[in-house]
Amino acid sequence: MKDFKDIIANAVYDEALGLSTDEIRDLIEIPSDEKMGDYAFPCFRLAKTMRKAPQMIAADIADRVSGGEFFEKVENVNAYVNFFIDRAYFAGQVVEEVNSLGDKYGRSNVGEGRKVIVEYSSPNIAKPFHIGHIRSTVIGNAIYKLYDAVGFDVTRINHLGDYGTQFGKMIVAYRKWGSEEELAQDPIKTLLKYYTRFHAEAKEDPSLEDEAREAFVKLEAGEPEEVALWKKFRELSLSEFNRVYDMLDISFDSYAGESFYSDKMPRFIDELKEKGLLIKSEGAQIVDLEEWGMSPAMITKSDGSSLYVTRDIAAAVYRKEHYDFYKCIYVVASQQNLHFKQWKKVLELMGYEWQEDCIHVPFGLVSLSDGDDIKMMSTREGTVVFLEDVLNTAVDKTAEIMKEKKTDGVDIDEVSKEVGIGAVIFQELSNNRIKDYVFSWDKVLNFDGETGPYVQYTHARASSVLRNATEEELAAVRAGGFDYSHLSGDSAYTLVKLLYRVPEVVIEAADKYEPSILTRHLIDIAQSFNKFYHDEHILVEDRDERLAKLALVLASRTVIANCLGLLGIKAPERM
RNA sequence: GCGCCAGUAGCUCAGUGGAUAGAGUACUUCACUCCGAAUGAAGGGGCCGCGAGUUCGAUCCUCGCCUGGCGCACCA
Repeated sequence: MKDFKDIIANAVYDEALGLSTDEIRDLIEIPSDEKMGDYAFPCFRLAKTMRKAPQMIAADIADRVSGGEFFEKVENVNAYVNFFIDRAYFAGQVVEEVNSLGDKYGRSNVGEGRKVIVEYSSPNIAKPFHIGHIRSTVIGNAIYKLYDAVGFDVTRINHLGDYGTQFGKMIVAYRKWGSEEELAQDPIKTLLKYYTRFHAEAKEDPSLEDEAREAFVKLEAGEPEEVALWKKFRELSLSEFNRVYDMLDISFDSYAGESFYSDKMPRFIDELKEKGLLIKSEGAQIVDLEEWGMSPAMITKSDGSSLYVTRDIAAAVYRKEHYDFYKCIYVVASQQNLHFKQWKKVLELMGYEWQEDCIHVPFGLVSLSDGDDIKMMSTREGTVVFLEDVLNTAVDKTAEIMKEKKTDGVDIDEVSKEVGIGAVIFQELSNNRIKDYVFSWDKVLNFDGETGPYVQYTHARASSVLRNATEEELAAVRAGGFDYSHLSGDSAYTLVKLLYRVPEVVIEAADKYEPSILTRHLIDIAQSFNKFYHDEHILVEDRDERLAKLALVLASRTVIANCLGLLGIKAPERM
């Protein structure tokens, strides 16, 4: 398909302007108002070098390029040259491209098969999978799909939080108050109960904390009793997590979590010593980062056991050696910004230049509203909303709505899952990931307006229109070659332009690690489709017009399904 | 105290160094004999946190301040 910015840049180019075609291309904008054309070239920058009023430069350019074969009109307004592309030609190009590529439309190969790792979800074993975990899980999954779509070879890692002092606590708590039967019944909630009780009692009796640290030291030393308990907790938790991952249709290539690196750390502690980076301080070993305005990175505790940064260093080097990644993306909450800064600095000091390819992709906090108060969810205090409950409630609500709508011939069980869970995922991906938000049942269960169900509804509606076409017509639609001037009405044309931009939007979303860019574009497409649907009758008598319009409907449905897929959301044909 | 992030319509949020700052929601109306009303259309609603600076031009960049969130040594 033709790149219209290139066409315009080539047309505008003139030696006297003193700009290369690439520089011109970068200046080209899409006007805020469609009445001002499809593309615009602002001439403010040229005023200085050409010593001429920008309005006059724009007028000259407009005179020179008007009449080009791809333009309906080239117009000068103030300091802008506005380009109106030949609508029928443009629509034909776009619609036929989408319909011939099908589910490949939107994909590209800017990645050229290079290796990328995405680390996401990474819940803590033996703790509940709550609504706060959805962000890393869903954003990470979308980033994986985006990178895959633009041609990278992506490995998904669930860096399980399956190690650390918390397991010392859990072991101590289980020994004191635990029961096998209770644990088997509802593992996570039971473990949470023990964990919460541990913290309550530790407030009264601080010696429990020492006991927990001791238990972790034993675990790290490989004491069979501690290891056996830890393994039990890990297995029980994983099978629970997998239930949620199944609901979300998310999977991983590796579950190598923190424990995986437990025997890989001594090497780096030695290396830090050799490089003279390690300092003893109050019994612990640290890397001093004061010079860079950061608190020290703690490598070992005074009891000799390891810490977060230590394990992350081991993990990073292991991954570099094992996968030789081009980029390693960490989808982890913004609360850990400092940790990642410290960790990258330590890697840099160790001489690992590839630390620049390790990218922390942070996201904002989810908190809970407690009357007038807003507070963080706390596993310790037991104030959490379980993700599984949220998903199930969304599915139930969807099923209720579907029953009201009397949708006959639709598998409510199946589709309510696709729509309810899709709604939760969509909402998670619709705002900039850095924004904090307060969890609200009203919001997560609202299906009107800019929501997942709205986009899915649009997809179902387009599917429904296509069901009204005959097999023969659909074959003709796929073959193309109509008079696309039937698609030059304002609402059809707006839709065409949005479909055209999808591949570059996918690249931008991947480039910025920001799925919401695609989500927003998808909302625009859905709105635009619905407007087109209302403005124009599709199944008209005239065969050529009918087929041209069906071709646009098919292209729209394809694009919506592709984009939903990239976000990890299903696209049901009926709902 | 120091560091990082955020501040745009009543609420939830998009947005770009450039043309008249946009959606959704809420509220008031209108449109199903018609391809799916989980839809579309109309209306009002804005010192783009405050103050300086850079620029032909700043909601956007720089600095200062205010407000809120998060983080800052033996948790992860």
